[in-house]
Amino acid sequence: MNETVIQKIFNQSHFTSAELDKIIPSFKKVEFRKKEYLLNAGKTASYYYFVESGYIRSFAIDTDGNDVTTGFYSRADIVIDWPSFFLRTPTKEYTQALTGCTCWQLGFTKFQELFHAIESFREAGRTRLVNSYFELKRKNIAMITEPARDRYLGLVREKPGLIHNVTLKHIATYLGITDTSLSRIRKEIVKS
Amino acid sequence: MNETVIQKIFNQSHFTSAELDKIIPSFKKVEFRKKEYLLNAGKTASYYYFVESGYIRSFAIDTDGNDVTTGFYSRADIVIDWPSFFLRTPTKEYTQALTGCTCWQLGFTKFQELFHAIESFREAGRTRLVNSYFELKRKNIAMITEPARDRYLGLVREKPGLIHNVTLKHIATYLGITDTSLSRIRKEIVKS
DNA sequence: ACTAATTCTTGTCATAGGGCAAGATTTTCC
DNA sequence: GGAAAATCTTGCCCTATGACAAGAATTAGT
Repeated sequence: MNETVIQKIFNQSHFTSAELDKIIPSFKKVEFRKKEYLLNAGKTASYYYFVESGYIRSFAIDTDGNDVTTGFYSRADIVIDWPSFFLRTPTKEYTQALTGCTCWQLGFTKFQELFHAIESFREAGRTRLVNSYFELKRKNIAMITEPARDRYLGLVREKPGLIHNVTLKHIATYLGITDTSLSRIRKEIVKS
Repeated sequence: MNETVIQKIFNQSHFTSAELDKIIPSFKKVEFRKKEYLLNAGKTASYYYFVESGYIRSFAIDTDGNDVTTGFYSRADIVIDWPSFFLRTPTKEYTQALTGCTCWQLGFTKFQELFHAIESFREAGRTRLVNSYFELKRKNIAMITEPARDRYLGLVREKPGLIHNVTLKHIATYLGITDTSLSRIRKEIVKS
Protein backbone atom coordinates (compact mmCIF):
# COMPACT_ATOMS: atom_id res chain seq x y z
CA MET A 1 0.00 0.00 0.00
CA ASN A 2 1.10 3.57 -0.67
CA GLU A 3 2.35 5.82 2.06
CA THR A 4 -0.35 8.03 3.54
CA VAL A 5 0.05 11.75 4.02
CA ILE A 6 0.32 11.22 7.76
CA GLN A 7 3.24 8.88 7.37
CA LYS A 8 4.90 11.30 4.99
CA ILE A 9 4.44 14.24 7.35
CA PHE A 10 5.65 12.55 10.50
CA ASN A 11 8.42 10.50 8.99
CA GLN A 12 10.06 13.71 7.91
CA SER A 13 10.27 15.05 11.44
CA HIS A 14 12.62 13.77 14.12
CA PHE A 15 10.52 11.12 15.77
CA THR A 16 11.71 7.77 17.01
CA SER A 17 9.89 4.80 15.57
CA ALA A 18 8.37 4.14 18.99
CA GLU A 19 6.92 7.64 18.92
CA LEU A 20 5.67 7.18 15.39
CA ASP A 21 3.90 4.02 16.49
CA LYS A 22 2.00 6.09 19.01
CA ILE A 23 1.32 9.05 16.78
CA ILE A 24 0.35 7.61 13.45
CA PRO A 25 -2.40 5.24 14.65
CA SER A 26 -3.95 8.11 16.60
CA PHE A 27 -5.18 9.65 13.39
CA LYS A 28 -8.46 8.39 12.11
CA LYS A 29 -9.32 8.40 8.43
CA VAL A 30 -12.48 10.35 7.69
CA GLU A 31 -14.29 11.26 4.49
CA PHE A 32 -16.26 14.39 3.69
CA ARG A 33 -18.69 14.89 0.84
CA LYS A 34 -18.61 17.96 -1.32
CA LYS A 35 -20.17 20.91 0.56
CA GLU A 36 -20.05 19.09 3.90
CA TYR A 37 -18.93 21.19 6.87
CA LEU A 38 -15.95 20.11 8.94
CA LEU A 39 -16.68 22.87 11.45
CA ASN A 40 -19.43 25.44 11.88
CA ALA A 41 -19.33 28.96 13.27
CA GLY A 42 -20.50 28.90 16.88
CA LYS A 43 -19.01 25.48 17.56
CA THR A 44 -15.77 24.70 19.35
CA ALA A 45 -13.25 22.77 17.27
CA SER A 46 -12.87 19.27 18.67
CA TYR A 47 -10.65 17.99 15.91
CA TYR A 48 -8.02 18.97 13.50
CA TYR A 49 -7.15 17.31 10.22
CA PHE A 50 -4.48 16.62 7.68
CA VAL A 51 -5.75 16.52 4.13
CA GLU A 52 -5.06 13.34 2.19
CA SER A 53 -7.02 14.43 -0.89
CA GLY A 54 -9.57 17.01 -1.93
CA TYR A 55 -10.03 20.75 -1.42
CA ILE A 56 -11.31 22.56 1.64
CA ARG A 57 -11.85 26.20 2.45
CA SER A 58 -12.45 28.19 5.59
CA PHE A 59 -14.49 31.36 5.52
CA ALA A 60 -16.02 34.02 7.71
CA ILE A 61 -19.25 35.92 7.32
CA ASP A 62 -18.62 39.56 8.16
CA THR A 63 -21.11 41.96 9.76
CA ASP A 64 -22.56 42.90 6.36
CA GLY A 65 -23.13 39.26 5.48
CA ASN A 66 -20.19 39.05 3.07
CA ASP A 67 -18.65 35.64 2.70
CA VAL A 68 -14.86 35.98 2.90
CA THR A 69 -12.60 33.02 2.22
CA THR A 70 -9.81 32.89 4.80
CA GLY A 71 -7.94 29.82 3.61
CA PHE A 72 -7.69 26.95 1.17
CA TYR A 73 -6.40 23.54 2.15
CA SER A 74 -5.27 20.66 0.01
CA ARG A 75 -3.05 17.58 0.19
CA ALA A 76 -0.73 17.51 3.21
CA ASP A 77 -2.11 20.75 4.64
CA ILE A 78 -3.25 20.98 8.22
CA VAL A 79 -6.84 22.11 8.72
CA ILE A 80 -7.16 23.57 12.17
CA ASP A 81 -8.92 26.47 13.78
CA TRP A 82 -6.06 27.39 16.09
CA PRO A 83 -7.90 29.72 18.46
CA SER A 84 -10.94 27.50 18.79
CA PHE A 85 -8.99 24.29 19.20
CA PHE A 86 -6.51 25.61 21.75
CA LEU A 87 -8.56 28.14 23.64
CA ARG A 88 -11.62 25.85 23.61
CA THR A 89 -13.84 28.68 22.45
CA PRO A 90 -16.55 28.84 19.77
CA THR A 91 -15.19 29.78 16.39
CA LYS A 92 -16.48 32.44 14.03
CA GLU A 93 -15.36 30.64 10.92
CA TYR A 94 -16.81 27.88 8.81
CA THR A 95 -14.73 25.09 7.35
CA GLN A 96 -16.22 23.37 4.36
CA ALA A 97 -15.23 20.66 1.88
CA LEU A 98 -15.23 22.05 -1.65
CA THR A 99 -14.79 18.63 -3.19
CA GLY A 100 -15.05 15.15 -1.80
CA CYS A 101 -12.20 14.85 0.71
CA THR A 102 -10.22 12.27 2.61
CA CYS A 103 -8.68 13.54 5.83
CA TRP A 104 -6.86 12.29 8.89
CA GLN A 105 -8.56 13.41 12.05
CA LEU A 106 -7.18 13.92 15.54
CA GLY A 107 -9.37 14.79 18.53
CA PHE A 108 -8.48 17.21 21.30
CA THR A 109 -8.19 14.58 24.02
CA LYS A 110 -5.92 12.37 21.99
CA PHE A 111 -3.94 15.44 21.04
CA GLN A 112 -3.39 16.35 24.68
CA GLU A 113 -2.13 12.86 25.43
CA LEU A 114 0.44 12.99 22.67
CA PHE A 115 1.30 16.57 23.54
CA HIS A 116 2.19 15.68 27.10
CA ALA A 117 3.78 12.34 26.35
CA ILE A 118 6.03 13.26 23.45
CA GLU A 119 8.29 16.26 23.54
CA SER A 120 8.99 16.31 19.79
CA PHE A 121 5.25 16.23 19.17
CA ARG A 122 4.94 19.38 21.30
CA GLU A 123 7.70 21.04 19.38
CA ALA A 124 6.34 20.01 16.00
CA GLY A 125 3.01 21.50 17.03
CA ARG A 126 4.50 24.77 18.14
CA THR A 127 6.49 24.98 14.93
CA ARG A 128 3.40 24.39 12.88
CA LEU A 129 1.53 27.15 14.68
CA VAL A 130 4.38 29.59 14.29
CA ASN A 131 4.57 28.75 10.61
CA SER A 132 0.86 29.41 10.21
CA TYR A 133 1.39 32.73 11.92
CA PHE A 134 4.20 33.52 9.56
CA GLU A 135 2.13 32.63 6.51
CA LEU A 136 -0.70 34.83 7.67
CA LYS A 137 1.71 37.71 8.09
CA ARG A 138 3.05 37.19 4.58
CA LYS A 139 -0.48 37.30 3.28
CA ASN A 140 -1.08 40.50 5.20
CA ILE A 141 1.93 42.22 3.72
CA ALA A 142 1.04 40.98 0.25
CA MET A 143 -2.43 42.49 0.61
CA ILE A 144 -0.77 45.85 1.16
CA THR A 145 2.12 45.74 -1.24
CA GLU A 146 1.04 43.56 -4.15
CA PRO A 147 -1.65 44.27 -6.72
CA ALA A 148 -4.49 41.77 -7.02
CA ARG A 149 -3.02 40.29 -10.16
CA ASP A 150 0.21 39.33 -8.42
CA ARG A 151 -1.61 37.91 -5.43
CA TYR A 152 -3.61 35.78 -7.81
CA LEU A 153 -0.51 34.56 -9.62
CA GLY A 154 1.10 33.79 -6.28
CA LEU A 155 -1.87 31.71 -5.21
CA VAL A 156 -1.90 29.80 -8.48
CA ARG A 157 1.80 29.08 -8.16
CA GLU A 158 1.34 27.88 -4.60
CA LYS A 159 -1.75 25.77 -5.25
CA PRO A 160 -1.90 24.94 -8.94
CA GLY A 161 -4.81 22.53 -8.57
CA LEU A 162 -6.98 25.15 -6.91
CA ILE A 163 -8.33 26.87 -10.00
CA HIS A 164 -9.72 23.63 -11.37
CA ASN A 165 -11.51 22.72 -8.18
CA VAL A 166 -12.66 25.98 -6.70
CA THR A 167 -15.17 28.59 -7.68
CA LEU A 168 -14.00 31.95 -8.98
CA LYS A 169 -16.01 33.68 -6.29
CA HIS A 170 -14.21 31.87 -3.49
CA ILE A 171 -10.80 32.65 -4.88
CA ALA A 172 -11.80 36.28 -5.38
CA THR A 173 -12.86 36.82 -1.78
CA TYR A 174 -9.66 35.18 -0.63
CA LEU A 175 -7.72 37.72 -2.68
CA GLY A 176 -9.89 40.56 -1.42
CA ILE A 177 -11.50 41.43 -4.76
CA THR A 178 -14.82 40.71 -6.49
CA ASP A 179 -15.39 37.81 -8.83
CA THR A 180 -15.94 40.33 -11.62
CA SER A 181 -12.48 41.79 -11.15
CA LEU A 182 -10.86 38.39 -10.93
CA SER A 183 -12.52 37.37 -14.15
CA ARG A 184 -10.98 40.42 -15.83
CA ILE A 185 -7.60 39.83 -14.30
CA ARG A 186 -7.68 36.30 -15.63
CA LYS A 187 -8.51 37.52 -19.10
CA GLU A 188 -5.58 39.92 -18.96
CA ILE A 189 -3.24 37.13 -17.89
CA VAL A 190 -4.33 34.85 -20.71
CA LYS A 191 -3.75 37.63 -23.23
CA SER A 192 -0.24 38.41 -22.01
CA MET B 1 6.15 51.87 44.53
CA ASN B 2 3.61 51.39 41.75
CA GLU B 3 2.91 48.02 40.24
CA THR B 4 4.86 47.34 37.07
CA VAL B 5 3.28 46.09 33.89
CA ILE B 6 4.90 42.71 34.44
CA GLN B 7 3.27 42.33 37.82
CA LYS B 8 -0.04 43.38 36.39
CA ILE B 9 0.18 40.91 33.52
CA PHE B 10 1.23 37.90 35.52
CA ASN B 11 -0.86 38.54 38.60
CA GLN B 12 -3.93 38.30 36.43
CA SER B 13 -3.08 34.78 35.29
CA HIS B 14 -3.33 31.67 37.44
CA PHE B 15 0.13 31.50 38.89
CA THR B 16 1.03 30.51 42.41
CA SER B 17 3.07 33.05 44.31
CA ALA B 18 6.04 30.70 44.21
CA GLU B 19 5.80 30.69 40.43
CA LEU B 20 5.47 34.44 40.34
CA ASP B 21 8.63 34.72 42.40
CA LYS B 22 10.44 32.83 39.67
CA ILE B 23 8.84 34.57 36.74
CA ILE B 24 8.77 38.23 37.65
CA PRO B 25 12.46 38.64 38.57
CA SER B 26 13.42 36.98 35.28
CA PHE B 27 12.41 40.08 33.40
CA LYS B 28 15.00 42.77 33.12
CA LYS B 29 14.10 46.39 32.79
CA VAL B 30 15.57 47.98 29.66
CA GLU B 31 15.29 51.40 28.09
CA PHE B 32 15.32 52.36 24.43
CA ARG B 33 15.86 55.78 22.94
CA LYS B 34 13.63 57.15 20.24
CA LYS B 35 14.56 55.55 16.89
CA GLU B 36 16.61 52.80 18.53
CA TYR B 37 16.15 49.31 17.10
CA LEU B 38 15.08 46.47 19.35
CA LEU B 39 15.65 43.99 16.53
CA ASN B 40 17.03 44.21 13.01
CA ALA B 41 16.17 42.29 9.87
CA GLY B 42 18.70 39.52 9.37
CA LYS B 43 19.15 38.92 13.10
CA THR B 44 17.61 36.18 15.19
CA ALA B 45 15.43 37.41 18.05
CA SER B 46 17.11 36.62 21.35
CA TYR B 47 14.62 38.48 23.49
CA TYR B 48 11.06 39.44 23.78
CA TYR B 49 9.59 42.34 25.69
CA PHE B 50 6.61 43.71 27.49
CA VAL B 51 6.14 47.43 27.08
CA GLU B 52 6.01 49.48 30.25
CA SER B 53 5.82 52.83 28.46
CA GLY B 54 6.42 54.31 25.02
CA TYR B 55 5.54 53.36 21.46
CA ILE B 56 7.18 50.77 19.24
CA ARG B 57 6.52 49.60 15.73
CA SER B 58 7.59 46.65 13.64
CA PHE B 59 7.93 46.94 9.90
CA ALA B 60 9.07 45.10 6.82
CA ILE B 61 10.74 46.38 3.69
CA ASP B 62 9.18 44.71 0.69
CA THR B 63 10.93 43.83 -2.57
CA ASP B 64 10.25 47.30 -4.03
CA GLY B 65 11.77 48.97 -0.99
CA ASN B 66 8.44 50.00 0.53
CA ASP B 67 8.39 50.35 4.27
CA VAL B 68 5.27 48.62 5.61
CA THR B 69 4.31 48.87 9.27
CA THR B 70 3.24 45.47 10.57
CA GLY B 71 2.42 46.37 14.14
CA PHE B 72 2.30 48.98 16.88
CA TYR B 73 3.03 48.19 20.49
CA SER B 74 2.34 50.21 23.61
CA ARG B 75 1.83 49.72 27.34
CA ALA B 76 1.28 46.10 28.38
CA ASP B 77 1.74 44.76 24.84
CA ILE B 78 4.11 41.95 24.10
CA VAL B 79 6.79 42.71 21.53
CA ILE B 80 7.97 39.47 20.03
CA ASP B 81 8.94 38.18 16.63
CA TRP B 82 7.28 34.80 17.01
CA PRO B 83 8.87 32.99 14.09
CA SER B 84 12.33 34.29 14.77
CA PHE B 85 12.22 33.73 18.51
CA PHE B 86 10.78 30.22 18.36
CA LEU B 87 12.27 28.87 15.18
CA ARG B 88 15.62 30.52 15.92
CA THR B 89 15.81 31.92 12.42
CA PRO B 90 16.77 35.38 11.12
CA THR B 91 13.83 37.72 10.91
CA LYS B 92 12.82 39.87 7.96
CA GLU B 93 11.28 42.56 10.10
CA TYR B 94 12.63 45.52 11.99
CA THR B 95 11.42 46.53 15.42
CA GLN B 96 12.01 50.12 16.35
CA ALA B 97 11.21 52.45 19.23
CA LEU B 98 9.14 55.39 18.03
CA THR B 99 9.47 57.22 21.31
CA GLY B 100 11.66 56.69 24.33
CA CYS B 101 10.56 53.36 25.82
CA THR B 102 10.79 51.32 28.97
CA CYS B 103 10.42 47.58 28.46
CA TRP B 104 10.77 44.33 30.35
CA GLN B 105 13.08 41.95 28.58
CA LEU B 106 13.27 38.17 28.66
CA GLY B 107 15.99 36.19 26.90
CA PHE B 108 15.52 32.91 25.08
CA THR B 109 17.51 30.80 27.56
CA LYS B 110 15.66 32.14 30.55
CA PHE B 111 12.43 31.67 28.66
CA GLN B 112 13.20 28.00 28.02
CA GLU B 113 13.89 27.47 31.72
CA LEU B 114 10.55 28.90 32.73
CA PHE B 115 8.83 27.14 29.88
CA HIS B 116 10.01 23.74 31.03
CA ALA B 117 9.70 24.39 34.73
CA ILE B 118 6.26 25.95 34.92
CA GLU B 119 3.27 24.44 33.20
CA SER B 120 1.08 27.52 33.49
CA PHE B 121 3.84 29.58 31.93
CA ARG B 122 3.78 27.21 28.94
CA GLU B 123 0.06 27.57 28.66
CA ALA B 124 0.10 31.31 29.05
CA GLY B 125 2.64 31.45 26.25
CA ARG B 126 0.62 29.27 23.94
CA THR B 127 -2.46 31.34 24.65
CA ARG B 128 -0.61 34.52 23.85
CA LEU B 129 0.60 33.13 20.54
CA VAL B 130 -2.85 31.92 19.59
CA ASN B 131 -4.26 35.31 20.46
CA SER B 132 -1.71 37.02 18.26
CA TYR B 133 -2.68 34.67 15.48
CA PHE B 134 -6.31 35.55 16.00
CA GLU B 135 -5.59 39.26 15.96
CA LEU B 136 -3.68 38.94 12.73
CA LYS B 137 -6.58 37.11 11.18
CA ARG B 138 -8.99 39.82 12.25
CA LYS B 139 -6.73 42.37 10.65
CA ASN B 140 -6.67 40.32 7.49
CA ILE B 141 -10.44 40.15 7.25
CA ALA B 142 -10.74 43.84 8.03
CA MET B 143 -8.37 44.63 5.15
CA ILE B 144 -10.80 42.88 2.84
CA THR B 145 -14.16 43.90 4.23
CA GLU B 146 -13.67 47.35 5.77
CA PRO B 147 -12.89 50.60 3.99
CA ALA B 148 -9.72 52.43 4.99
CA ARG B 149 -11.69 54.95 7.02
CA ASP B 150 -13.17 52.28 9.26
CA ARG B 151 -9.86 50.56 9.73
CA TYR B 152 -8.41 53.87 10.80
CA LEU B 153 -11.22 54.51 13.28
CA GLY B 154 -10.76 51.02 14.64
CA LEU B 155 -7.07 51.58 15.19
CA VAL B 156 -7.69 54.89 16.93
CA ARG B 157 -10.26 53.27 19.19
CA GLU B 158 -7.88 50.46 20.03
CA LYS B 159 -4.81 52.63 20.60
CA PRO B 160 -5.95 56.18 21.30
CA GLY B 161 -2.49 57.42 22.19
CA LEU B 162 -1.03 56.32 18.89
CA ILE B 163 -1.97 59.33 16.78
CA HIS B 164 -0.16 61.69 19.11
CA ASN B 165 3.02 59.67 19.10
CA VAL B 166 3.31 58.21 15.66
CA THR B 167 3.89 59.59 12.23
CA LEU B 168 1.04 59.70 9.73
CA LYS B 169 3.14 57.75 7.27
CA HIS B 170 3.61 54.85 9.66
CA ILE B 171 -0.07 54.63 10.45
CA ALA B 172 -0.92 54.81 6.75
CA THR B 173 1.29 51.88 5.76
CA TYR B 174 -0.17 49.89 8.63
CA LEU B 175 -3.63 50.51 7.20
CA GLY B 176 -2.45 49.72 3.70
CA ILE B 177 -2.93 53.20 2.25
CA THR B 178 -0.72 56.19 1.46
CA ASP B 179 -0.10 59.06 3.84
CA THR B 180 -1.87 61.32 1.36
CA SER B 181 -5.04 59.29 1.55
CA LEU B 182 -4.91 59.07 5.30
CA SER B 183 -4.54 62.81 5.54
CA ARG B 184 -7.73 63.15 3.48
CA ILE B 185 -9.58 60.55 5.47
CA ARG B 186 -8.71 62.42 8.61
CA LYS B 187 -10.00 65.66 7.21
CA GLU B 188 -13.28 63.96 6.32
CA ILE B 189 -13.60 62.56 9.84
CA VAL B 190 -13.02 65.95 11.44
CA LYS B 191 -15.69 67.48 9.21
CA SER B 192 -18.32 64.88 10.03
C1' DA C 1 16.03 81.34 18.49
C1' DC C 2 17.15 80.04 13.56
C1' DT C 3 17.80 77.07 10.06
C1' DA C 4 17.28 72.66 8.15
C1' DA C 5 14.83 68.61 7.99
C1' DT C 6 10.84 66.23 8.44
C1' DT C 7 6.05 65.75 8.31
C1' DC C 8 1.48 67.02 6.89
C1' DT C 9 -1.92 69.04 3.71
C1' DT C 10 -3.76 70.04 -0.63
C1' DG C 11 -4.34 70.21 -5.76
C1' DT C 12 -4.55 67.87 -10.17
C1' DC C 13 -4.96 63.96 -12.68
C1' DA C 14 -4.67 58.81 -13.35
C1' DT C 15 -6.13 54.00 -12.36
C1' DA C 16 -7.50 49.72 -10.08
C1' DG C 17 -11.22 47.79 -8.75
C1' DG C 18 -16.42 48.04 -7.41
C1' DG C 19 -21.64 47.91 -8.44
C1' DC C 20 -25.01 46.47 -11.23
C1' DA C 21 -27.08 43.92 -14.78
C1' DA C 22 -27.40 41.06 -19.06
C1' DG C 23 -25.85 37.23 -21.42
C1' DA C 24 -23.06 33.15 -22.08
C1' DT C 25 -21.42 29.02 -20.26
C1' DT C 26 -21.06 25.19 -17.32
C1' DT C 27 -22.75 22.15 -13.81
C1' DT C 28 -26.29 19.73 -11.41
C1' DC C 29 -29.71 16.72 -10.92
C1' DC C 30 -34.13 14.42 -12.13
C1' DG D 1 -30.53 14.60 -22.17
C1' DG D 2 -32.90 18.67 -20.89
C1' DA D 3 -34.46 22.12 -17.64
C1' DA D 4 -32.95 24.69 -13.70
C1' DA D 5 -29.35 26.43 -11.05
C1' DA D 6 -24.95 28.03 -10.49
C1' DT D 7 -21.03 30.16 -12.34
C1' DC D 8 -18.42 33.05 -15.34
C1' DT D 9 -17.82 36.93 -18.63
C1' DT D 10 -18.60 41.40 -20.29
C1' DG D 11 -20.27 46.26 -20.71
C1' DC D 12 -21.07 50.66 -18.61
C1' DC D 13 -20.20 53.94 -15.38
C1' DC D 14 -18.57 55.25 -10.65
C1' DT D 15 -15.57 55.76 -6.50
C1' DA D 16 -11.71 55.18 -3.49
C1' DT D 17 -7.21 55.53 -3.55
C1' DG D 18 -2.62 56.29 -5.86
C1' DA D 19 1.20 59.22 -8.00
C1' DC D 20 3.37 63.30 -8.09
C1' DA D 21 4.43 67.78 -6.66
C1' DA D 22 4.17 72.23 -4.15
C1' DG D 23 3.50 74.58 -0.24
C1' DA D 24 2.35 74.89 4.92
C1' DA D 25 3.32 73.42 9.39
C1' DT D 26 5.78 71.25 12.74
C1' DT D 27 9.94 69.32 14.85
C1' DA D 28 14.84 68.82 15.69
C1' DG D 29 19.57 70.25 15.97
C1' DT D 30 23.04 73.70 16.97
